[in-house]
Amino acid sequence: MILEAASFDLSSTLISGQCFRWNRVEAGKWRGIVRGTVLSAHQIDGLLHTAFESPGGMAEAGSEGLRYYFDLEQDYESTIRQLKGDPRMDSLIERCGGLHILRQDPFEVLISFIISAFNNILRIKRCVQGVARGWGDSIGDSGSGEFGFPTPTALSRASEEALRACGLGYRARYVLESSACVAGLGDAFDSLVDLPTGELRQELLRFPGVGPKVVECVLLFGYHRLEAFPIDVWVRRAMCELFYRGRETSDDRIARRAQREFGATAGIAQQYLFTGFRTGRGERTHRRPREVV
DNA sequence: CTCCAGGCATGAG
DNA sequence: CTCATGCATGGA
Repeated sequence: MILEAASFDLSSTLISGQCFRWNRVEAGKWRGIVRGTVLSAHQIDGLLHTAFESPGGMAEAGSEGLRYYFDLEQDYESTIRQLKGDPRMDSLIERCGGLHILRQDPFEVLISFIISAFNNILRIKRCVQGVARGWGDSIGDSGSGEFGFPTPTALSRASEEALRACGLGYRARYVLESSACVAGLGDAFDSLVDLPTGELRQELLRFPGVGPKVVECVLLFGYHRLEAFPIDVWVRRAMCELFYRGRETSDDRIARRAQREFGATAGIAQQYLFTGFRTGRGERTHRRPREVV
């Protein structure tokens, strides 16, 4: 299936640390697990080429489902126009301009970002894959070797020991308890999408392992609340360098500054900051982590 | 060896 | 309320 996606950039989207189940198979070609199916994708100029390697789930949503998942309908251009007034953002826009915020499953995002705490992206991906392999449904007939992300109920039946064996460490307990909470909520969990962002944030903060940083990630990547602004070490560095002359600044101030500078789509700007500094300018102080598998 | 990673929960003051 | 500390794991 071929989609028009002129101002979209597949690779910068998939390496931007918002999803953990996509891997590069060769230059510019990607393979990911999305909503219980295997999806391969590559981009040639403005055309996004996709193919489902398994039936069911997302494959039946057709091109509309894909346009939704890759968020091709959102008007990123207007956000970029707004940011371009600020010379500090120009080089970032040039590098990350086609980066979109994917429409991912809220429960998968919740668990993935609980795992992300005090962790690095390479290990997060391994952990999430282990969780899928252990408690998710096998995709396809038998031997595809790929697994969808588990349901809340399935994951809540894991043992803490088995989760630790996936490399989760002390986060195993949080994953287990949060899964049980979601499973216990049942349909009420699905109804959370109807809440305004402030109330949704309060609800999500009740889950074990979810604090001020993780909750913003879940809002942004799981519920597509584009005003959410996760502040991690990279975004903190970026904001301090660009807006505070390199001086250390509290997350509280940074958050308010971000809302003032970037407004209702601060989360998009945040991804530019994160990706730009993590995969480029951070090399001054850190070697760039080798991209996975 | 040390330092770091998309932080959080907990306890002390 | 704010602040300090422990926490599992593996790559660089």
